[in-house]
Amino acid sequence: MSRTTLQQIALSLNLSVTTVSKALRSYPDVSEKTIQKVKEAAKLLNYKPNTFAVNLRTQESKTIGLVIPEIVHQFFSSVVKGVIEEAEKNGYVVIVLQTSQDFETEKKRIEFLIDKQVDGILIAIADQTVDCFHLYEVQSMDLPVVMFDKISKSVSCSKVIIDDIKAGYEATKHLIDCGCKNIAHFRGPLTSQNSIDRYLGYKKALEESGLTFDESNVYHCSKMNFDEGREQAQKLLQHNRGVDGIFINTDMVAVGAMTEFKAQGIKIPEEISIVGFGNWFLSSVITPSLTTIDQPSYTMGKIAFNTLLSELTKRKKNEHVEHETVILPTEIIERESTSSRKKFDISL
Amino acid sequence: MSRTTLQQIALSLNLSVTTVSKALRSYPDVSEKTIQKVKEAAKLLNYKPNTFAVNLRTQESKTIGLVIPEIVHQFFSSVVKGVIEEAEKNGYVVIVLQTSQDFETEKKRIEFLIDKQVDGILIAIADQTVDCFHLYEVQSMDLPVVMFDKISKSVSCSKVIIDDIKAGYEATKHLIDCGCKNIAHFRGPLTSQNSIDRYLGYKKALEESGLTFDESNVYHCSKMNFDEGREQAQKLLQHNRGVDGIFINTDMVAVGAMTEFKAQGIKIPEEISIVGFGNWFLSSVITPSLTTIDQPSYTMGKIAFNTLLSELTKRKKNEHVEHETVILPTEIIERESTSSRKKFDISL
DNA sequence: TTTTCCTACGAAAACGTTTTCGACAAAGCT
DNA sequence: AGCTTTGTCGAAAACGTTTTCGTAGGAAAA
Repeated sequence: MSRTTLQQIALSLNLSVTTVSKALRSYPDVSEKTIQKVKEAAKLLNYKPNTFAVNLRTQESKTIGLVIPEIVHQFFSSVVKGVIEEAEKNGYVVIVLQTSQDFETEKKRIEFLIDKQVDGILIAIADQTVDCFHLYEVQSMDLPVVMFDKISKSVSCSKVIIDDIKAGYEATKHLIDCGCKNIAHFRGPLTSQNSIDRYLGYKKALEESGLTFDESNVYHCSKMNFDEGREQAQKLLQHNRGVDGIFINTDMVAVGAMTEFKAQGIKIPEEISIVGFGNWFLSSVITPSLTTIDQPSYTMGKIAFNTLLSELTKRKKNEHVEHETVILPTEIIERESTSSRKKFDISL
Repeated sequence: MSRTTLQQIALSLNLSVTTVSKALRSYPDVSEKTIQKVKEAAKLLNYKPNTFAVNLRTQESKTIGLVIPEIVHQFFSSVVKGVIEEAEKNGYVVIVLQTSQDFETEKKRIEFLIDKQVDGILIAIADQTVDCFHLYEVQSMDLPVVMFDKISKSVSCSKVIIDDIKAGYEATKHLIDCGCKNIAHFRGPLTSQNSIDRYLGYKKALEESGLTFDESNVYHCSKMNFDEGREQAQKLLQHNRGVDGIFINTDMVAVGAMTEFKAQGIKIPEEISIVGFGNWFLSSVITPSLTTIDQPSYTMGKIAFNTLLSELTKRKKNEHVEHETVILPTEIIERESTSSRKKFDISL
C-alpha cells in the first residue's frame, strides 16, 4: 500500500535507480526507448516522487511563507487568494500565517518559517513593526523576501504596492471637487507607511487647493475597526468644527463613522461627505453607498508571488537579482456618500 | 552560512551523531551530563533540525491540507483563521487550497495534497461535489480526513458541523412568531447538504405551525452571491404571491434581495420580513440590519483541526480511532429586518 | 590497426536525520 | 572468582532522491 519508489520501477525493468531517475526527467544521456519504457512503468505503477526525499536532496521545498496581519479581512483574503492561485500554477505551496498586527508575533512567525525551511517569504508587515531585524535575518539566510502593501522603506527588497500618496490626494481632491471646504481625515497608525502616505496625499491636496490644512482636523485610528470609526465620528461631532467632508483611511472605519452620523441624524452627503479606502464589498451595499478608492488586492497577490518566483529562479541560475518596486494603479469609485458637483454641472 | 547539523555538534564535542541526536531528544540511555553539554552546544550553534531530513526519516511532514470552496468569504476565512491558529500551537503547518466550488478542481487539489504528502486533510466540499471517490482514495492511502460545514453523508469520517435543520427551523419559526403567514425560502444548491437541511428545517417549521408549505415559494440559488439575491427577489415580486417573509440561505444573498426590495420601494420589515444565515459582519451594518443565524466559524476551524490532530496522534500510537461528529450550536440574532411580535406584545 | 569519440547505462556518494543493535565498561550479584 | 546487570555510547542502516563520475561498447576518424 506504500508508495512506489524509483527502486521498484528499476527492479521491474531491470534497470538501475539512476537510469530510472534520469529517464523520468528526460536526461539526454538515456535513450529514447528506455525513457518511454520507464515513463510507462511509472504511470502504470502510479509513481509519485517522494517529496521529502526530493526536498532533502535538492535543499528546496517549493514552499513559500505568506505573512499577513489578519486573514479575516477582505483585502488580505483577496491577496491570499491571488498568491495561492499563482503558486498552485507553478507547483508551489504556500503557508499562510497571521501576526494579528503584533510585532512579537511577527518575529515568531518569521522564525517558524525559517525553521520550516521555506524557499522565500511574502510579507505585509504589522502596523506596529518598525525595526526589521527579523527580515534582515531572513535575508542573511539567503532567503528572498518580497514585501507588499504594508512595507518598510528600510528593507532592501522587492515591493508590490500602490501609490498611497496619489490615492490619498485623489480622494481628498474629490471631496474638494464636491464642494467641501473643511475636510477632516481619519488616519491610521503613525508607524504604518500606508497611513503616512495617505495622510501626506490628503495634506498635499488641501494645500494645492488653497484650503488650510489644520492638524486638529486629523483624527487618529489605531485599531482600524468599526467601533473606532464610531468613536472618532463622535469625537469629531463634539469638536463641532463645521467639517463638511472626511477622507477616511479604511472602508471599515468609514462604515463605523457613517453609522454614527446616521444615528445622530446627520445627513450624508448633504451635511457631510465621506470617502473611504479599499473598495470593500461592504461599501457598495450600505446606505448611502460609500465613495472609496479601489485597490487591486487580488492582482497584488498574484504579482507579489510572481516577483518572488522570478527572484527564486534567478537565484537558482546564479543570475544577479535586483530588487524592483511594482506600483499598482488605484481608482476612485464615486458613490452616494459624496455628491459629485460634476453631475450637478451636467444637469444644469 | 549554512545550517548547523548534528554532525557539526558531534564534532565539536567529540561525540557521535547518534548520541547528539539522542541527547537533544533526552533519550534515557544518554547521561544527564552529556545531555546538558549537547543542548548547550546546540543553542550556542543555533541548531535547527533540518525539516527535510526529519520528514524523510519519520515519514511525516507535520503539515495538513485545508480545502475550501473560496477564501474571500467571511465564513471560510474565519475557519481558516481558526485552523491556522490551532495548527501553529501544535507545530503544524497548513496548506490552504480553494476549489472555487468546482468538482474537478476539488479532485485536483486533493491529488496535489497527496503528492505533497500531507499528514491529513480538512475539507469543506464543493456544492457541486456528489461522489466522493477522491476522498475514499485519500483514506485508502491511510490519510485521515475530517469534513466540516459542507459535508457528504456518504463519507465515513469525523465531521464538524452545525444542525442546519434546527437552524432553518428556528429561522422560519422566528418569521412565524413575527406574524408572517406566507413565508418564502431562497435555498441553495440541491446537492449541498447545508441547503437541503435548512430547507427541511424551513418546511418542518411551516408544517408544525399549520401554515401551508408551497413548493413554488422556494427559490433556487446556485451561485449564492449578491446578484443572485437581487434576481430571485425580482422573480419573487413578479410572481406576486403575497409573500410577507423570507428565509434566505445566506446573508450575502439576503443582502442582494434586500437591495432589490429597497430599490422597488418595498418596506422591510413592514411589508416583508427577512432572515438571513451566517451572521456576517455585513448583516449588522446594512439598513435595515439583518436578522440572521449566527454560526461559529472560527471555533469550527479550531475544533476541526483538533479532531484531525487527535486522529493523527491516535494513529501514531496505533490506537483505534473512531469517527465522531461534533455539532456546534447556532443562535438567532434578531435585528431590524424582522419586527419581533414579542416586542410588540410587550409594548401593549 | 589504433585512436578518438559518442552513446547508454550504473555505482556510489550525498542530503541530515532517527533507530536498531551491539559493544564495552563498571557495578552488582552468587 | 565468575556471572549478570546496568549505564553510556557508537556503527551502521535506512528513508528515496539527485548528481557526479566512471565504464563499456560500438562507431567514426586517423
